[in-house]
Amino acid sequence: MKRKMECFSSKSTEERIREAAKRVFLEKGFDGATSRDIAEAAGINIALTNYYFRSKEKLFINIFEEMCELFFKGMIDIMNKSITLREKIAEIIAHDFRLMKENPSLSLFIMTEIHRNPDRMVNVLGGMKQIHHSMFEQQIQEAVKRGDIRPISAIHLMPMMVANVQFVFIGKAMHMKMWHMSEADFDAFVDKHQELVVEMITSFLFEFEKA
Amino acid sequence: MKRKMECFSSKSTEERIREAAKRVFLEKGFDGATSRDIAEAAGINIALTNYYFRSKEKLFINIFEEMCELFFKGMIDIMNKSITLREKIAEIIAHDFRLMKENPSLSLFIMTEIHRNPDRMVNVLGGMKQIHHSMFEQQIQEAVKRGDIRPISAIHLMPMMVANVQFVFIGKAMHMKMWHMSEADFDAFVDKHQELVVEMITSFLFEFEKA
DNA sequence: GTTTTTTTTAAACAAACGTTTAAAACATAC
DNA sequence: GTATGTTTTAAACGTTTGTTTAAAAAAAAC
Repeated sequence: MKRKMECFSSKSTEERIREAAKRVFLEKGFDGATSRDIAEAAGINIALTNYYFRSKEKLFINIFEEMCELFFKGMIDIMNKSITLREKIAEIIAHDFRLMKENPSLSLFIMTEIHRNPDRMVNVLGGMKQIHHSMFEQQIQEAVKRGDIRPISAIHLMPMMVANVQFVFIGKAMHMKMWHMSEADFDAFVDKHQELVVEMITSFLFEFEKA
Repeated sequence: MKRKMECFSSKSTEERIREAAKRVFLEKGFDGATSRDIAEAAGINIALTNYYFRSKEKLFINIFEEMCELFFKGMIDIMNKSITLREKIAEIIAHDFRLMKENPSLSLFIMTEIHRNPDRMVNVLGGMKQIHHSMFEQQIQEAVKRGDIRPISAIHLMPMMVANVQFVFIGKAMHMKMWHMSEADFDAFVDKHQELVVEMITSFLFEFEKA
């Protein structure tokens, strides 16, 4: 008999490697992380990373795609909900802040790794059909036609929303150094900033001089 | 006689290494760039990088600090100008867009390297005194007191301005893949986006319901 | 309890890394 | 010219890299 059942230690070891790899890759990136870093973080022998995941590259892709799903999935789900545009925008911003608070280095990780190797994203893009985008776009254009919101397209609205959320975390290390913040200071700053961002985006969209 | 004059080939070689290192480091980051990458990009022998710059680390710091100056200097200069807040904000956004158009990977580079090693920024921070920030902050609070702008502090206004500019370039590779953009498409997108960002920030600041 | 399969280990592998060396090539001084 | 100092080179240095191996340990099957 070949494939045995997923017994305790096996399942646990593979997951321990994944969790360690997640931490190390998010912190140091693909180039900065070594197999030995990950093995040490997981508390296992170096050879086990390749025993379970063939290569550093394959282990990275495994983690990278999970991080892409974490990064995109929640937002896409909200975009596909049957709620008003106003609710949708509020939910998207709130969701992104929550996601970034829980995973402060996620955005910088995604941006860096896609920049270094854009083709890695192709597989991920296949999984999340862009049809969803055009449905969101359709809802926006209907609202524009009704005069509910300022004329704008999804391709501009989306980066506007996420930029104001994610940039704060992408530049977290810089901000903290510049303004001499502690972690607690930064958390308080983020909470206050969230209020301002929500106000800015919604007032920009919904309170405008109609032509 | 020890130190000779900065003759032709010497000056040119050192500068060729710097220019090559700039390109390679900006594209691949410190961890992803190798000494041989840089030597090849400069068209020189590997040993020359260490002959002129002692080590990869020292060469990187040399480039990193130049990039930090490019990143911060122009913005700080505008913040210290004796112009109205409205002019200042317009100039800051315009300057940042111009800077990013000319150096599309600058922001991601700065963010990544500060994240990986925040202490590298300490030397840079010394050079650009934070006193400037508090002068900008003072101008803002005076405008707030006069009721010219919405109540806000520099610590929130600054990331709001740069986030909407820089995030577009930080996520350039992602955006282009997501929306199937060519370089020309991206340039057109940026120009349109700039108009919207200026409108959003200024209307948020200057057109508000007074309490 | 013995055999067979799966998991883990220590040790080694070749390749790539940053760096150094020692000599060649070049330029300047005398 | 020769001598002296500077720049460039090819080759090698010792480490660290990702990966593999072969044997030990553990678990499962019989």
